[in-house]
Amino acid sequence: MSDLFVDLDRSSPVPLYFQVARQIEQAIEDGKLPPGSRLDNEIHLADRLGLSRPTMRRAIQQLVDKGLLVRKRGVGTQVVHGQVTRPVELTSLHDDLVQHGQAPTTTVLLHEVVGAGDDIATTLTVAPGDRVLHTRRLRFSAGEPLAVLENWLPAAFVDLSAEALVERGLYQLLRSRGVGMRVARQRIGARRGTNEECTLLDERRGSPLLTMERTTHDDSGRAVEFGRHVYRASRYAFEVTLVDR
Amino acid sequence: MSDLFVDLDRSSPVPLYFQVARQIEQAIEDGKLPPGSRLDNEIHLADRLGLSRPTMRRAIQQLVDKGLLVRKRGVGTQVVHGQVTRPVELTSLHDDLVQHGQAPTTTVLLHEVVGAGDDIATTLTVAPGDRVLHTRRLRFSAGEPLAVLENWLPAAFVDLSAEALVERGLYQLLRSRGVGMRVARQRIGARRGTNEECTLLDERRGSPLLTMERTTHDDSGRAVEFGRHVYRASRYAFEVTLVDR
DNA sequence: TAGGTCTGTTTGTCCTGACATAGCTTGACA
DNA sequence: TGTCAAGCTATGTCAGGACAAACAGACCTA
Repeated sequence: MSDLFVDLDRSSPVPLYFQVARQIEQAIEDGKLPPGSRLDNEIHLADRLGLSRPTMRRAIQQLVDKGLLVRKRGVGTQVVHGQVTRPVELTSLHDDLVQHGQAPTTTVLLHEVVGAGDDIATTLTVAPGDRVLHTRRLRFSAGEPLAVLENWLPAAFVDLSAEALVERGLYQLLRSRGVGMRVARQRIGARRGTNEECTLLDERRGSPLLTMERTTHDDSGRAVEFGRHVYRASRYAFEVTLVDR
Repeated sequence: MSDLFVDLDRSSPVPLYFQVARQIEQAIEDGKLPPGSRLDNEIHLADRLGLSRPTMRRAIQQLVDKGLLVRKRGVGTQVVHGQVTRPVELTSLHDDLVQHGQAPTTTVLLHEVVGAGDDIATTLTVAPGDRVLHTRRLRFSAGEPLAVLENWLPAAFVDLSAEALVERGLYQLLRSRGVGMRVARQRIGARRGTNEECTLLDERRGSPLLTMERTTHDDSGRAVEFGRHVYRASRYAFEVTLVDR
């Protein structure tokens, strides 16, 4: 539609295509672009905003990748029907909770530097026996236990203190060290909790738990973290958006 | 590296960037580009293949999105370390199993046309009371029960026969009708199975099950399917690849 | 030796221009 | 009146060029 106001700041370090995408996304969230409504065609939009067509395309493509828009050649671009759920980004549980207005707290159950076993060495691509940091934490949200987080990190991070982990969450700590996390592979499953896990999580013995194994790689392709987490199924679920291109 | 052979067919309807991406991906799978190895820079690659830089960039970007490559400005493009796991695409369980060499079979437990209740009407964006197809199927793999699949489809598909569902899987059927599925939103959780579910799935009473709710939208943004599935946690898990850009 | 600075490399962003192709509409023709 | 073809519209693909910014390593200085 034409009542789509977009403010562009060409002196900002934020890329133009990103500024545009962000503001269209906002318009969708605010209901200014209701589900099913059609956007102007790329050419007109680009023209109206004083942008080139490739830049405009890139902004739109970003929202298509996010699952907010859908395009069909010869027809146009439309807003997807259905509720507004925000797709999972590459964040940690800590960041997730903070963003949803929660104030997560953490207890460190274990914090030790050990030699890497064969399996951990393989997934972290380090030599067996190399020093790795092994932590186990209990994460609370709204005063209730939510998950047991067990993580292994390669030698470069063995100096991370237990106190820091209580304060800031693993991903925030890594980011503040200049680690640029790019790719994460997750495997999500379920199983009955062990007696210890159920006790920690305040669940009845034998309760079903949601499990997640994750390996995260930085922008050099190196593994920076391997995690084995269990969540209370009664209080947590993963949301994923898949897009076909 | 320079021993990367790429055959281009400019008369093919397959886009050039896709041909390139596919062949680089193949080289990675074949081990010709081992984890951690660096690709030539975009300019040289584009030059060598007789392509423009944008086209070359697009091919590389596609693999970055898939989590196979990682790039860093001023440094270059590298192959991600770690095992080759295929990321989840927008497919159904049936397609997934077939692709892994399994021969899934299906039993239809329920197949009826009913009026949409309020919740189903909302998620499918149809009017309450509209006719929808409601099915419940038991999916086997390698002779063992694997999942109970409950689905609702809007009025346009109420004529899908139970026999067709046994033969071909839901997504294949939809595709053969010209439905272009684009976006799916999934919610993955866990819970204890009901007695009926455990009986169907040949699990002990009260076993933990993996649950998935999914709404799929076509290229017009309309919902074409809502599913509520439960999987045997002992025999199935979801794999997801997240990429940060 | 330790520190910062410069420089080359590589990706990131943005532009203009062109043609191809899929979907829909409209109109001509049988 | 029905059907097929032509044309219009919007997105898809591709080229080539320009400048900006981040990074790593060499170099130079204190």
